Amino acid sequence: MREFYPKKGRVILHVDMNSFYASVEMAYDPSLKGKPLAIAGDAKQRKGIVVTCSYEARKYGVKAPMPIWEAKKLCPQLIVRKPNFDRYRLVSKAMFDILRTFSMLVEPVSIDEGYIDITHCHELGTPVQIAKKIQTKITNQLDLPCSIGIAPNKFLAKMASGMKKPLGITVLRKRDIPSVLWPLPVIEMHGIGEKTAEKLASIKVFTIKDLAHAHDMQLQAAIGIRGIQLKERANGEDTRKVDPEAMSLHKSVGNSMTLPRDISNQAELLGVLKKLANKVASRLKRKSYVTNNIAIMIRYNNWETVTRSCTLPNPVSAARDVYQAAKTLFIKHWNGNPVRLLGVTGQDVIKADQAFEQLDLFSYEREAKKEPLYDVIDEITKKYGPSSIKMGIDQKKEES
DNA sequence: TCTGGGGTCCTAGGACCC
DNA sequence: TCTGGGGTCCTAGGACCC
Repeated sequence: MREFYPKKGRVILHVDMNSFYASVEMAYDPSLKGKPLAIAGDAKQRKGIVVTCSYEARKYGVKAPMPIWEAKKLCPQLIVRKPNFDRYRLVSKAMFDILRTFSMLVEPVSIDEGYIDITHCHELGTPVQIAKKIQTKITNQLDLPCSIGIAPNKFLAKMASGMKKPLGITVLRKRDIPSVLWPLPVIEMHGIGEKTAEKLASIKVFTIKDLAHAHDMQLQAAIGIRGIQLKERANGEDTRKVDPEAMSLHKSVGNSMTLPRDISNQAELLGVLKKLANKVASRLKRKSYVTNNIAIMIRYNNWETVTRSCTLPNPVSAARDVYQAAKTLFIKHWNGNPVRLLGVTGQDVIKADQAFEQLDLFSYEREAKKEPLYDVIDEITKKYGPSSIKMGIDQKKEES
């Protein structure tokens, strides 16, 4: 086989950890290796959903997200372990550190997958050699399997990494598209789910080839403007860059919880809301974010789900302020029916220092006090009332 | 003893302004 | 004498992904 080594154009890898949570548990407890294993929450707390499962379990048809009882029906000898998210975060960090020993152009996409741009890594070998080195290093150091896709862009690399699992390395060149990509049903495409596939079927688009050749007008009528972009992807075109910063800047920070049982008591629900608000606030502060908008989510016991949000007069990160907004929304919009799930999210979050660049009239106080920015916001709000900062902006506008 | 929890992006409609 | 249209902000919901 000829090595894939273009003189021009990019070389992007997509690294995808195989059944990540289950594999981490197997690395920690080798007696689990080779057995059907599912990672799932506590069924008594109504969190009994398979989050990930080993390939041995998948042979029986077990997959995420499936209730444990259903998984056990398919595979009676299934071993079920609770998730250790802190452990997964640590291992994930170690995995990305390994990737960064090859190239600093690493973009994490989620806890268990990411892209690396190795266009300029000639000295490390050919792309396939580099992929093998990465796979070996991750296996040796972390005892974890991964699959790697090699392609000229992100979309093709992502599609390629999914083609051989576990422990595969797949090259997907532009010229391979008609034979490898196009025969696949359209739902196999990253970005196309059940609903979109149904809509595409209504205009006789069933395979990725159909999509690649579809008429723009028809496509747009069926699934909107996104259709044009998906068609480009189906033709192997994707100019998105590998951006190491992409994941570090959040747009929202939220926590939600399915309650152990349905609750109709307002005081009890507000207690849960407060805990969620505290979690959101502490995560915001840990990452030096402030939020301009608070949203709540209420899922009733009949599965009806509503979200309600409000934009705040000034950015906040204090638990008190997050809770106050969430509580107001909840009392206004809860219809009194039994609740299954509650959620609180800070939407439109920005870095605290950016919030202050926007409010630079307070920069002197900030300098003088040497305090974390969000504390200064809290304090000003406390002292002068919730709309003081907003008023500050408006005055500033009038002056200029 | 059905149906988790963390996100992102897109759309559509209404309010409001000019 | 009665009504256009663009732009922005905000909210709610849906689709999708891991």
